[in-house]
Amino acid sequence: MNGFSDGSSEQVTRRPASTDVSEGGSGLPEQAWTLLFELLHTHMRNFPALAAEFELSPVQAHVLRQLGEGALAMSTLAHYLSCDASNVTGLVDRLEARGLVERKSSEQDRRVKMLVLTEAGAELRGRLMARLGAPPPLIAAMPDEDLAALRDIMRRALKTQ
Amino acid sequence: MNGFSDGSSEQVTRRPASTDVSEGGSGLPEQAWTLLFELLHTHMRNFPALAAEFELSPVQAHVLRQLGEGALAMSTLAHYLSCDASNVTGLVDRLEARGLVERKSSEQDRRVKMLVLTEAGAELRGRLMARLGAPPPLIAAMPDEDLAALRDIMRRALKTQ
DNA sequence: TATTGTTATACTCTATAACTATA
DNA sequence: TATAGTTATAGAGTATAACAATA
Repeated sequence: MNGFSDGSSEQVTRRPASTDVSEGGSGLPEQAWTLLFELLHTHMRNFPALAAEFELSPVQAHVLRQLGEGALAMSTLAHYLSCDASNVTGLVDRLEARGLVERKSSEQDRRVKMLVLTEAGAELRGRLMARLGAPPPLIAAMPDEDLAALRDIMRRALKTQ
Repeated sequence: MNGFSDGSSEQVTRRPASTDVSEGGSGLPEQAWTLLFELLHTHMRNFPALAAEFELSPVQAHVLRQLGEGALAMSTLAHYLSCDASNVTGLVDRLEARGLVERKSSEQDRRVKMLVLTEAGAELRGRLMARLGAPPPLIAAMPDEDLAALRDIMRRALKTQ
């Protein structure tokens, strides 16, 4: 019993062992989400290896992703990463030691340290983002009709969020 | 320059700072993927907190997810997690200490140890899977028409994979 | 007083290398 | 010899608590 197959006895295609959130969820949202869930966890599983292509840990990859739009206070980064501020110190220490980011004291509030990418950091981030943006096989193999529909659906969903 | 905005000057709606993989990617797959990417990374960001609801680390949550379908050799689990076998020892030590899983020596090959969920482990896994299967707000808010289309598209994609 | 970032500490996750017990 | 799992070790990610500098 996994507490998730209730309320439906419709037959379900068995997917690889990775998931058994059965597709027979009660409603339409559950059905759609269960299928997306599959794609999503495949991506999560591959993310460390993807980051490693750039000699980054998964968290370091997230940091570089966040650091695209100009300077960011360390506390803001901690909030984005949903982690304690004390972690950001060590995280930034290591990225700074590699010459990818720099700490700059804010002039408005001298407690605050702003993070900016170095040139090397920006270059690496560019390659990382391009890699992240490359559609995985499952997406690349979709017919144009489905891709256009998917794009339009996701546009609407993200807009009304 | 992030190496990703090339080849298109169509106007793009700015989303929250979390991503700047611009939506104007060259082709349909890039456009669709970029939008899915947004949803996906929100989920990844929330995953540790979600696991913590059950007093599990993210990896422990993945282990419980994998351990649904009967016994699993430790080496198989290491493969699923894409990590070294030595990690699985400690990982399983902690889950076993909490009474969630058990090691059982295989009778065919006495080198192999099979992992099985205890009753408590299965119960916890059930609640975890139900939680994971609950559609996030962005999905829950979609109109039925979009949900049905999304479900059908993802069914086709996962089937032809 | 409150906030930003750091340090100290402890635990988990991760990889590598050396070891054991089986095969 | 090769494989499954363990142990030892080291580095990175995480949280909590105590602290310095600044507001």
